[in-house]
Amino acid sequence: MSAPIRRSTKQRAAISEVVQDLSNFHSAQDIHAELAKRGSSVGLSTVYRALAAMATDGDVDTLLRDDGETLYRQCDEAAHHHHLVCRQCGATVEVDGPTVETWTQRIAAEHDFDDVSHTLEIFGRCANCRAQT
Amino acid sequence: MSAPIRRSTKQRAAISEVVQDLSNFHSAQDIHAELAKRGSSVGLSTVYRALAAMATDGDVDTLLRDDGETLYRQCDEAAHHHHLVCRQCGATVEVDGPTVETWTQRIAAEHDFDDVSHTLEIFGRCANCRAQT
DNA sequence: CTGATATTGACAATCGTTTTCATTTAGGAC
DNA sequence: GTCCTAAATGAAAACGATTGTCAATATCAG
Repeated sequence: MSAPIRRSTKQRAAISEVVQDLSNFHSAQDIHAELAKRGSSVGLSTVYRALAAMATDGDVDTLLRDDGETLYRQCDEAAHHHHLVCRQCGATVEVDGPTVETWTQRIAAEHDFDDVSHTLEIFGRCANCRAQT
Repeated sequence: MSAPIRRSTKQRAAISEVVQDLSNFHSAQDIHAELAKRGSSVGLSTVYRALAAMATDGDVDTLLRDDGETLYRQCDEAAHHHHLVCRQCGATVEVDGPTVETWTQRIAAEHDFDDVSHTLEIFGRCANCRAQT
């Protein structure tokens, strides 16, 4: 286990604040830019490190986009859940799927797989964006 | 629409062959290396281009790994399906999930989302790998 | 065969992310 | 407060996968 020691620094505080303010998913670079815009110039490496730490601590959600870029977002619920993301505006709805959880476990069990995890993201177009076409 | 014109070249043939021989998911670079090993030296760019083309034509499956690397695999069934992948050895089982399909559509409908797609991958450890611990 | 154009390949460029390493800083011990 | 040690920072370089460039080549229709 080895409890990871985390010191509280101005940079981490600033990053947390930005992540909380930006409601949807944003890339590390976005967050870095936003920090710069607000005056607090935090190193890009620091942003990456802080976000990675927050992700392992379960303080933020991560989402791997199709092109491989990682997006971060303030985590509303600690529990495992998935996302319904609008392709156009990025609006996100958190959904939890007991159905899916049990389904994946059943599939894994059927094929004698162990130590199972899964990733699931739903992409679509939200009502707003549809209206604007 | 505009039917994409595809010429058949030795390189594409060689790539197809390798993809068919390697049964599981492999990166473009793996495939490039395997080609080199077999004597046919195909340019790396060509491998990427060919795989991208095959993917859009639906001839291969793609899988985005956690670290952002894209893996390709010969597509067994044209239909939409998901994968159960062993973290250690890469063994893959194709699973289709009517449950999941309907679930995602219901979720999307509930939130008034349109034009829905989704990604779902299950990761675990297969019986073989578990035995070898 | 011949011409138009899709394709190739070597290499440079891009882009997100990670590492390096010297410097700074948090936070407990005193 | 002062010291100390390890964590944290930041600038720049390194990295790795992927994409672009562009001249040379190969495919296929006519």
